[in-house]
Amino acid sequence: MTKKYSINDIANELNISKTTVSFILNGRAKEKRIGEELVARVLKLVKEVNYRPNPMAKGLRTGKSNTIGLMVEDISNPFFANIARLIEDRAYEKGYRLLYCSTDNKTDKTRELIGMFRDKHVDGFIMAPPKDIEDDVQDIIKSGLPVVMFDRYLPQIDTDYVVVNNEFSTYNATRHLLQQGYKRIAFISFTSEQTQMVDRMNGYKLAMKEAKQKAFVKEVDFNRNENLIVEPLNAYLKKHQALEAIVFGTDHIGTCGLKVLKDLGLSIPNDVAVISFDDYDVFKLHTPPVSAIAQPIEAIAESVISLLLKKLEQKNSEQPMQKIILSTTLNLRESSAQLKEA
Amino acid sequence: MTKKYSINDIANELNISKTTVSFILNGRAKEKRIGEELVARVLKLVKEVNYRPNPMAKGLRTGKSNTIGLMVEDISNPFFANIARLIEDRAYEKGYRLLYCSTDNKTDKTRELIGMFRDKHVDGFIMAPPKDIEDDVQDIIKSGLPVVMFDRYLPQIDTDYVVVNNEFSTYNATRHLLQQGYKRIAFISFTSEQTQMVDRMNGYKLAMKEAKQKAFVKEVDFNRNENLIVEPLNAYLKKHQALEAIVFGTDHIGTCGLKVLKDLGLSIPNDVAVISFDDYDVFKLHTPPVSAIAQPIEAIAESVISLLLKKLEQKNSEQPMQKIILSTTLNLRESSAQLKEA
DNA sequence: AGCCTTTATAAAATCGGTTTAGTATGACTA
DNA sequence: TAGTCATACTAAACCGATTTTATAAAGGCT
Repeated sequence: MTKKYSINDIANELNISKTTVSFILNGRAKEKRIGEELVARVLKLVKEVNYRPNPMAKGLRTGKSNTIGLMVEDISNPFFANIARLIEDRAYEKGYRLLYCSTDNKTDKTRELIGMFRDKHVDGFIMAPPKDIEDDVQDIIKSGLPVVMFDRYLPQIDTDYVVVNNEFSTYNATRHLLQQGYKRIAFISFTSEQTQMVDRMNGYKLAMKEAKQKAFVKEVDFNRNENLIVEPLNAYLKKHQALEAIVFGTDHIGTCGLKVLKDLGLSIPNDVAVISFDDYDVFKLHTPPVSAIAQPIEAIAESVISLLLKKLEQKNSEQPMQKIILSTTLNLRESSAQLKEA
Repeated sequence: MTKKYSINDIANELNISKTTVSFILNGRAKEKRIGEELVARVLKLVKEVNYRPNPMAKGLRTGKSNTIGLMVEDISNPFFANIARLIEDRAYEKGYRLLYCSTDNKTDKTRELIGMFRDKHVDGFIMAPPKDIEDDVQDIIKSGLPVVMFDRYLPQIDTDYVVVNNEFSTYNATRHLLQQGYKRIAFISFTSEQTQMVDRMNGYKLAMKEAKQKAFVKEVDFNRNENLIVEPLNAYLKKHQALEAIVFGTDHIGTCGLKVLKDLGLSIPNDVAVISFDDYDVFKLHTPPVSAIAQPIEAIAESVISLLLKKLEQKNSEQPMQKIILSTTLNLRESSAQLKEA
C-alpha cells in the first residue's frame, strides 16, 4: 500500500505538465494533438501505479459528482429495496454511485434530504416523491438537474416518470372479484393523496360503480409500528362482517390484513376473498395462495435508470420529458376463487 | 432560487476575509479571538442566504467526506434492507450520508467496490464481508479508516464487529426439535465458508452429535435465479423422504424450502417439521406458522452504527476493537410442534 | 519613547484536479 | 526573409473550502 499518487506525481515522474496528463486521461489527446508515444507512456505509468483521480478535486472543478440521489419511501420495503437493487447495478455499470435515503413520505424530511443531496452535488435524482414537494422539485429541474420519478408522480410537474397503470389494475382486480360472484367488496389502503394511491382507489370505485355495487373504502394511516395498522383494520373488519371480499392497496397493508384475517379466524376465500396490490413471497406462500397485482419491478427499474442515464449523457440536447406507464399482471390464486353459493 | 453562495461571497459581502468566515463557521471563533459582534454578523448573513459549504471543496482540503460506505450482501434481502434502513437513520442524524452497494458476496466485486469507496474518500466502512477479502480490509484499516463488520466477520482480522450467537442458535433450535421427538433432522443451507454459516452448521451438528443422531446436511449454491435453488432442494427432499424435520440456514433458503415442501405436498409439521433462521412475515403468516430464529435487527444496527460513530468521532485516541455478540430469539410456532407418534 | 505582547483579522498556500490562454518549434507561404 | 500556421505541449487560473503564516493596531512595561 504505497501512498496515493496525484496527477502532479504522475506529471513530475514523467517530467511533463499535469495539463497533458489530464488531457490524456480525459480522452482529449487526439483533440489536443498529443503525441502517441507520450500518450502511451502516460497510460503505462498510470496503470503501473494504479493512479485514480481524486473525485473530490474533479467534482470541485467540474461541478459533477458521478453520483445519483435515490430517494425512496422506505428502503426496508421489499418493493423499493428490489428496485433500488436493480437501479444500483445499472448505475454502477455506468460509473455512477448511489446516494440513497428513505423519505418516509414526509415532505419536510424529503426537503431536507434534497438539500443534502444538492450540497453533495448529485448529478441527478430518482425519487418516489411525497406530496407537497412540487416547488422543491421544480427548483431542481430549473437548476438543470434531471429528475426521474417512479411509483407515483406530481401532476403539476412536467418531468420524466415511470409508473404502472394503477387505476386499471385495481379496476381489473375488482371486476374479477365481481365476476367470481362477490358483491360486497371492500378496498382497504393507506391514507394518501398520492397519484398511485388515488388511482388505485379510483379503479376500484369505477368497477364497483359499473357493477352498481356500494363501495366500502377503509383508509388507515401509515405507521412504522405495525400494531397501529393492525388495530384499526381489526376493528373495521369486525364491524363489517358482511364483507365478501377485499382488495388491498399495497403489499404492506395486504400483509397486515392477512394477519388480521388470521387473528379473526376468517378463512380465505370462504369467509372473505382477497386480492392485494404488489406480489411477493408472503402472498405466493400463503395458505391459500393470495391473488396479487404484480408490478413489473425489473422493467420499472430498467426504465427509470435508462431515462436518467439518457438525460445525464446528453445533457445539452433538449430532450423531451417521457412518461412511461407499465402494465401490471394480475396473478390469480386461490384467495379469489369463485364464490361458493351459501 | 438565487445562485449558490460561496464562502468568498459571504466574505466579500461583509468586507472581511474568508479566513475569518471559515474560522467562525468551524467554531474556532473563540480560539481565534474573533470579536463577538463580527461573529454575529457573519452568522446572520450565513443564515439569511442559507449558505452551505461545498462538501467537495471541504472534502478536497480535509480529506473527509462525511460519508459512510455500507456494503451489504444484497440490499433487496429483507434482513439487509432493514439493517440498512436503521443505520441510515442514525447516520443521517449525525450528519453522515450513506454510499451503499451490494456485494453479492463476490470477492472481486467487493474489491472493486472498496476501491470506489476509497476513491470517494468515505470516512468509514460498514460491511458484511465476503470471503478472501482479508487483505483488502487490512489495507483499509492500515490506512486509518474504521471498519465495522456485521452478520459475519473475518477471523484473521482484528476489527470491530457485531454478530449473533449463530452456533448456539441452531444448536438450540435443533435441540428443540430433538426434544419434540424428531430424530431424522436435516440442516439445509447455502454453501458458504463464512463464519455465520459455518457456525450455524456447527450448532446443528453439535446438537445432533450430542443426541447421537446422524447428521443430514444439504448445501445449495446461492443464485439470484430462484429456480436454481428450488430444483436441487426439490431433488434432495424427494430423495430423503424419511426426514422428519429441517433446520434452514437462512430466511431465503427457508422460503425456497417452504415452496418446495408445498410443491411436494408435504404437510408441516406432520410430514416434516421446520425451523428457519431469520424471522419475518413469510414465516409468521405461513400456514402453519413457521418457527424461526429471530435476529435482533434493531440492536444489530444500533451496535454497528454506534461502534462506527465512536471511531469516527474520536479518531485520534486509540480505541480498542470491540466484538459484540448478540443473542437471537427462538420463536416457536406450530411448524415445530411435538411429533405425533406414528 | 521604544520594544514586546496580545488581539483581531487577513493574505497566501494548499488540496488535486480541469480548463483557458499561451509558447516554442518547425513547415509553409508570400 | 518575414509572416502565418499547424504541432505538441505547458503555465497559470480556477473550483471553494481549510490551514498556515503574516500583520496592523493597541496595550503594557521599562
